[in-house]
Amino acid sequence: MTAVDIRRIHPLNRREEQDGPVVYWMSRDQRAVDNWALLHAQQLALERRAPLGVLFVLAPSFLGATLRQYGFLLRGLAETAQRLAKMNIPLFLLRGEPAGQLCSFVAQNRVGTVVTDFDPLRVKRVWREEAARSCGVPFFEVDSHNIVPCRFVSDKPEYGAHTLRPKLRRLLADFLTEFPPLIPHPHVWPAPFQPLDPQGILSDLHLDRSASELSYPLPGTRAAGERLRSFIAQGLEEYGLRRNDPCCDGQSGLSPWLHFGQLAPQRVALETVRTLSSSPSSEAFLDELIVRRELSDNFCHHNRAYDRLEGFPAWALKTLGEHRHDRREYLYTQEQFEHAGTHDPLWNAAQRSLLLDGKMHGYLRMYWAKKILEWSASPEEALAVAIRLNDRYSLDGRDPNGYAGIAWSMGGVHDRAWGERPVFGKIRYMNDRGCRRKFAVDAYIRRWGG
DNA sequence: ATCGGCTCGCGCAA
DNA sequence: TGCGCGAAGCCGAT
Repeated sequence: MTAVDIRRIHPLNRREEQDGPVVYWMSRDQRAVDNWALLHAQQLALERRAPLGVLFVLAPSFLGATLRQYGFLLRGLAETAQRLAKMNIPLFLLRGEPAGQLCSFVAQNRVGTVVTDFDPLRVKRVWREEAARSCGVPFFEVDSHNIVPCRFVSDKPEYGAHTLRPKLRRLLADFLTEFPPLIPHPHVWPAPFQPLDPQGILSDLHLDRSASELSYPLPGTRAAGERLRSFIAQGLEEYGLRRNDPCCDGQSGLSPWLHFGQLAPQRVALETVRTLSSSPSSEAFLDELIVRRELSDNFCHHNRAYDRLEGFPAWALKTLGEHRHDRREYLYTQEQFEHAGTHDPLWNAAQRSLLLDGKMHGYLRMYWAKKILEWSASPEEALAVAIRLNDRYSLDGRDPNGYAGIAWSMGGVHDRAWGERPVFGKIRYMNDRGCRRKFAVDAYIRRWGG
């Protein structure tokens, strides 16, 4: 019997089965619990009576990640290593070019099989394909991030949430199941290994230190679980009412842990359904958690240009092109945006929340991105600025959610055309009057020191 | 306060 | 081929 649904598993090569330890190359899903890729690796190791190890390769630079994000990653990973050690599973942390490091590790330790997790970002795809080609052992990818596996739910770029939603719904009963436990691994890894020292690694890395570490949220699976419990106990019932008000803490706040895979989306969904199975609030939350998040993976997986203008739909490219030379009422450089130096106190407040808190409220993210489009010299420049700022300061930067959200705001991705106006063309417009109708804009500005 | 128009294209019914 | 409708809206008329 295999613990993991076969539809979650994607072979990345066709190598023959071999003896030797099984390695889980951990990348996106940095947790010891509720992790289908790790569970599948353990299953293979048990069948072969082989040791099981986890490998994490820290790339020297990753899409402009800063100390803020490396700190969250490494401190969370140290907790994951402790949890794994209790199960007789070592976690090895290597540094360097990931595919090369993995292949050396496989050769040195006579590894027989590699399992890895799923990530639709281009750089991860390149690493995975390179490793699967050159390591000389069977190589499996297990989608441990999506509740319904991304490759299985749809084989094309979905037009919008409304086309993906019914496909997810049909399959949810199959996939939204309880996780089996990881068990203490009976076959001990032959060589000694060292505990992970996040502070030492952080001091040693050549990092962009301009975005500092934050005192909150705390990294790691334990802190994620505490936030999940408090959100379900205190925030879920009111979620439908409060989620679009940036002045109150109405969103779940789970995205940093979800992004680093320290918390499984499937765990969040299971606990939500268990607590509040059908209400407008839980429906709205599950739609955000499942449909929109998995739509972002679908977008990045099927659209190689997810972070470039060419990734926008044809009607959006056409209309943005027609308004390329429209006069901009305000025009800012990346530095002005970065330092929250625009004329608009609401925009500046949103940017300051990103700088100081490492996050921005979901509703304001749309306004923030659309104004960057409105006040930049070109759509290309606007897209690059928004992605850079999000990737650099947000704890959930470099996530498919971020790329899809910005492409929605600036490029009509998963959206429709609306009334034509300067600069935007037919891209949906937003202004601060709309915000004022919805929440206490001035209170929000005061809170962020406007 | 509420309503319709703006505008594109998918997916389904016919 | 026609029709309903969509990830968060805006605007002007009533």
